[in-house]
Amino acid sequence: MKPSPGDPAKLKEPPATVRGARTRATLVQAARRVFERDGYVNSRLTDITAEAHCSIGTFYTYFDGKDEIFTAVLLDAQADMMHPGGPRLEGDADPAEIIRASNRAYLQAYQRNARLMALMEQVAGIDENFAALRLERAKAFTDRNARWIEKLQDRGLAASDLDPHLAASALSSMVSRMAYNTWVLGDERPVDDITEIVTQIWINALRLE
Amino acid sequence: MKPSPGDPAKLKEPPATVRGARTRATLVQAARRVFERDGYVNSRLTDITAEAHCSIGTFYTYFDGKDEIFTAVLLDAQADMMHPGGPRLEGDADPAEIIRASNRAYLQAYQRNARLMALMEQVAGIDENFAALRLERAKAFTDRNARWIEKLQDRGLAASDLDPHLAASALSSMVSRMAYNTWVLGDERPVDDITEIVTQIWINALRLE
Amino acid sequence: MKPSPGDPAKLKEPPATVRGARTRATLVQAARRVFERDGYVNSRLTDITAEAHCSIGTFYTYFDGKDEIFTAVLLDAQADMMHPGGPRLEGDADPAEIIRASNRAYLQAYQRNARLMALMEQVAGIDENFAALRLERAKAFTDRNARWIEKLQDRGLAASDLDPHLAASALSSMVSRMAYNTWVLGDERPVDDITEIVTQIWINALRLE
Amino acid sequence: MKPSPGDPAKLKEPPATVRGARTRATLVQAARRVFERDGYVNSRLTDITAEAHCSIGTFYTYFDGKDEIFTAVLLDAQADMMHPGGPRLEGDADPAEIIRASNRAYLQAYQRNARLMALMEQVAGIDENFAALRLERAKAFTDRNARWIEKLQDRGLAASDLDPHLAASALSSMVSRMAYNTWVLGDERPVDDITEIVTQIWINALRLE
DNA sequence: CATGAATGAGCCTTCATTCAT
DNA sequence: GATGAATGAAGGCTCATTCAT
Repeated sequence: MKPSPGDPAKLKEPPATVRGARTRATLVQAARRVFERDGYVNSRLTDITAEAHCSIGTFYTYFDGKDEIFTAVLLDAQADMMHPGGPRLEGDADPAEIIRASNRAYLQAYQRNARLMALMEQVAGIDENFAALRLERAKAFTDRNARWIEKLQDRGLAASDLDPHLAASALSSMVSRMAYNTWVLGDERPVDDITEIVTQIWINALRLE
Repeated sequence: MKPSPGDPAKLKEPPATVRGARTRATLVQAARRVFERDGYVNSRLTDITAEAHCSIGTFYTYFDGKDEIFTAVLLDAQADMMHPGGPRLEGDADPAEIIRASNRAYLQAYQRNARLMALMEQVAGIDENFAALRLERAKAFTDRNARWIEKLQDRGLAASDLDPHLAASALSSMVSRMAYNTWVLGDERPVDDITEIVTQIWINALRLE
Repeated sequence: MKPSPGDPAKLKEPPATVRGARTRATLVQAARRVFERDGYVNSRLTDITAEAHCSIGTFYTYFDGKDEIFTAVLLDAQADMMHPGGPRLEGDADPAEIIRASNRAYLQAYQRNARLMALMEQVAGIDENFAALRLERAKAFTDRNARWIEKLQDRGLAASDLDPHLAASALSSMVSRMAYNTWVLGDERPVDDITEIVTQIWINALRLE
Repeated sequence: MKPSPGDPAKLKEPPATVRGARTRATLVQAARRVFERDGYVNSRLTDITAEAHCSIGTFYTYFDGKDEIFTAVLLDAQADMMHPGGPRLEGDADPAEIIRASNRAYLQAYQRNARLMALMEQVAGIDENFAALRLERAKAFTDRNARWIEKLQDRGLAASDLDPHLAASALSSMVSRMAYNTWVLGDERPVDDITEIVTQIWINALRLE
């Protein structure tokens, strides 16, 4: 059985030498550039090796194929993609402000990594293993938001008739889809406008004071 | 220059004979089945002709390639995909009920055509011409909703501090993305739950009443 | 699971047109020439298509790979390889003469098809499916000889203390191995000398008379 | 011109240090295991170095390629392969018993080294230099038997109408081919049965008293 | 109109071999 | 002596596209 992409366990063992590690890193960076430029489907291994100024043989020293290196790109990009992660209740900050701040942080991160996000969506649409990976990550993100909403409800600050999980899921979907429309599909709109409208809807939806 | 897919104008002229029309229709139906089954990227022309029980030569009598027939599939499917189109203000019906009804209609239509919708997303992620087409359609849909929101605001039934266009865009994004998560990515949830939460958020967001 | 070579059932369906059948036949003949010239291991598909004056694409129209066409070569060559099949008791012919005649027939057939026989041995040494095929055919041949020996024993014409099956197996092995040494490994010796010695040993071994 | 494999003269000069000799020996043993496990054709140099727990660079310190190390394996294995070498007339022992004993010794040795024998046959079928080597060794073996038969004929103990060389060749072929069928091709039969039948045929063929 | 054989560019993948460290 | 990263020629296979029948 083919191992599922996205699983770090299946990567080839890391290079033994410093030089090897450098070459591998060069390949991953080159692959990210190529994937972002040409898309996953339209890129060839030779494009990646040309970008990395190495031979195709070298590629196979470190990766077993295109999905292997794509997984590596994803892993490598994780720290970068790590946006604030949604509203966090810090001290007694105004919930509305928390929402605004985290939406802004998310949208800015999305904008910075727009090509990568487009890539993830594309691959999720093609390879079901990556689709599962994508869904799993979205869930983790939504869960955090759901727990935060629940706390607000407990403290009487948010409408209690909303299912926290469904609400978090719907509102998170809204934000990510707006980001996708704007920076992937190219429906150009100022980041501030997007931030304001989604924040407003979050606030209204939860009926914050 | 390669003609843009999705543009009906560039399709080959329609078959002159009845038999030709039938063969062409058979091909389009076969293509839809194959695309929905295997995805756009993973399907080959020979899969389509095999499904249509005709030769590859016949395919080229009617279409110039894979994106040509995909355009034809999309055109052919439009009537089918045509959901009610969002809230419509009919007479003096309760706005909340209109929202609920049109969300339900949309979600049910999405569920019925889930494989096709997945396909459209996939192709939009691969071919920028289809991405443009996809965006354009979403816009038409959003515009209708925006006008409807505007009318509610004019009549004092909805919060007036929301930009009707941005609000319509955000709320429509939310609904379509929830549908995508549920029936394409496989995050199984009852259609009624989805309908309720998105309806609730629409209502709250607009501060109906 | 990979289908076993030598199994006619797994071949691609025969070409629908006369032209196709001709091309396929050309390929099989070309493949036989190439295999006999370069051996199975050292021949490449492009050698075969060059010899057949067609493209590599055409090859894949009719065969799935090298072992596929090798199976076809074997099938095609069967009639040719079909030697008399060992001693046949016809009427009241002298058993010694029957042995001599069938050994001569076998050795001459081997000599004519020496390159093909070498090929079969080579492939049997590499691919265990072909090894099984080879063993099976040898068995069929040996079985016939065993039955014939048994009849001689029943009629009191051959030594009765020999196990007919083992004797047939050993004596057949001797003949085929001598042929192999002579025409495959190149231990040049006149066919008549080989015929005489193996016939003599058959006769002595069975203690005819 | 490529030097002929099998020729000990062309091997790289032996390692100068003790450590070098050990490394080389480890490689040869590893190569034998790998060749016997995967066959000559299907084994790669990296398999051998992995088995020997050394690097590919080290391999090239001692050998020039696959056939080089195969030659070394053969040389290394000679002592091991050395079976009694066929009938030997010792004192006034009963010739029939000598035949039986040496056939048994040969067959047992073959059984013990079956994988190696299979390997030799395989390589002889692929590389003509090894084919020549193989034939040469068989000849040396056959020659000994021929001389022994000649002595029996001189002493009036064996049929004098048989050409001793051809007879030795045919009978030796029979024994080795039976061994091949049994332990290489997998036509399972008890070693005792094989010993008995080939011995019986030797005896009958030579018309020993 | 329908057919399907023929094509070959293009891509993936393997692995023997070299060489700087 | 030992290492293993780097190389790229070589070969396998796919599939969109053409065209003679």
